[in-house]
Amino acid sequence: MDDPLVCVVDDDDAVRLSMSLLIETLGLPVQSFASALDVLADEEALRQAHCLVLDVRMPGLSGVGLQERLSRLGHPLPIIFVSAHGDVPMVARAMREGAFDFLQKPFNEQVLLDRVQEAVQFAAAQRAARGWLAEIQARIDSLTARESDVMAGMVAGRLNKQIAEGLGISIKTVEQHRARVMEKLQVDSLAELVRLVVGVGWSAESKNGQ
Amino acid sequence: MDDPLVCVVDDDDAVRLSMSLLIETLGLPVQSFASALDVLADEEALRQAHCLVLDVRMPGLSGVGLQERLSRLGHPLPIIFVSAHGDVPMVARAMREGAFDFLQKPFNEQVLLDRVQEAVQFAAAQRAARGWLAEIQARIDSLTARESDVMAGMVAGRLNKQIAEGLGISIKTVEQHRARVMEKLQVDSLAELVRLVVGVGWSAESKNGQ
DNA sequence: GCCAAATTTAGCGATATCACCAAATCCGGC
DNA sequence: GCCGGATTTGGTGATATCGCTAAATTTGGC
Repeated sequence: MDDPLVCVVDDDDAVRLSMSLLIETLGLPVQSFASALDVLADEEALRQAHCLVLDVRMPGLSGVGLQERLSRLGHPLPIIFVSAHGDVPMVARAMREGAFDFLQKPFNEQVLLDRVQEAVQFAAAQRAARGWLAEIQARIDSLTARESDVMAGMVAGRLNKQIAEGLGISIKTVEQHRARVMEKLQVDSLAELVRLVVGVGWSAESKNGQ
Repeated sequence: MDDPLVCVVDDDDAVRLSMSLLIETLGLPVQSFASALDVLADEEALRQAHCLVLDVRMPGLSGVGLQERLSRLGHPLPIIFVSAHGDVPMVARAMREGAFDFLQKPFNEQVLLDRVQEAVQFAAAQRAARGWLAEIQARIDSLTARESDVMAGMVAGRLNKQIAEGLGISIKTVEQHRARVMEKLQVDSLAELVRLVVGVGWSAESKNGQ
């Protein structure tokens, strides 16, 4: 369910086919699309996709348009643009927006293969990291409101006494919550907790204030 | 000593002058160079530089060549390329290597100004972050070998007893070092220490092993 | 209204940490 | 050989944390 998939998008049937065949020589599964909208419609493919090989100029939604849509969906996916009509501003814009590369047709086949391989590798690493963050985030989300409050105090380096004072509750209660936080986060030291929590980009803006 | 400086590099005197004058309308100090090598030779300018406006095609060292040199020197500096002869592979390469933008001549003056302003702002933020990291790193470097060992244990979440056991010393010694670590790092809680230390990308590869 | 979960508080004993103190030893440089 | 910093160990008392158990109260949903 997490196999790398390469999606090729080009409105030219011949080009699409030849690129697909070429990339398949890497041993990677390839799915091809005739338009950018077809890609957006295929959620399954988007989930599996580790790399997008995208023609810039296409009828309907352009390659750059698709890039923008995906970006807005918070769907970080390495995109390799391929174009015969690329001009400087277009390339610069695409790259600024995070494109993985921009190749000009006719391109060297080996270059495309190399870039695709790099992109897939990059995406795989990115997915692994994302999965780990999601796991941690899930643990944090499993905390109750009060437990979150206490965790904030712990990460801030406050003593139980100070946390209790800040929340207007007794030290014993804080101890109780503290123990449950450690349990739910599956850590057995404050240091581990802090590393976990700062690792997911936590700061103190979830839903607590004290 | 940390004033933003914009460096303009172009072998064409007229272009160099007009770009310099244009950028100066932003109220930023500008220094212009006729060749890439001149920039590399001016260490003072490189220190002050918050942004490089660089012609790609120049006799001697090219703009891309300069970018590569600076990159190898570990000198992260936002570079805005300006070129009349930009082709797709060149732009893609420059952007992949971290260029801030790539503008084609003749360019819209306002676009250049906007990008320069963004780049300077970016560089300023980057410098601030770098300065902070350097400050923390200096504190960590001021630790003695043994103190570093103990700090590693603290960040790893080990108890003083375990650290002592691992290092083959008494708990009392660990407590002593621990106190000095907190003092030197200027923190007053373990949580703060961990945040500081993981913030500088520390992991356990400095010079300790236990 | 009842049930389940969340929140709250408590006691107790074992451990750990903290903040002082003082001092012996070791090692490299002048 | 002497000096200073680094490393080491010890004492003592106050505080804090940990792990366990137990239970009262509140809250929200069926």
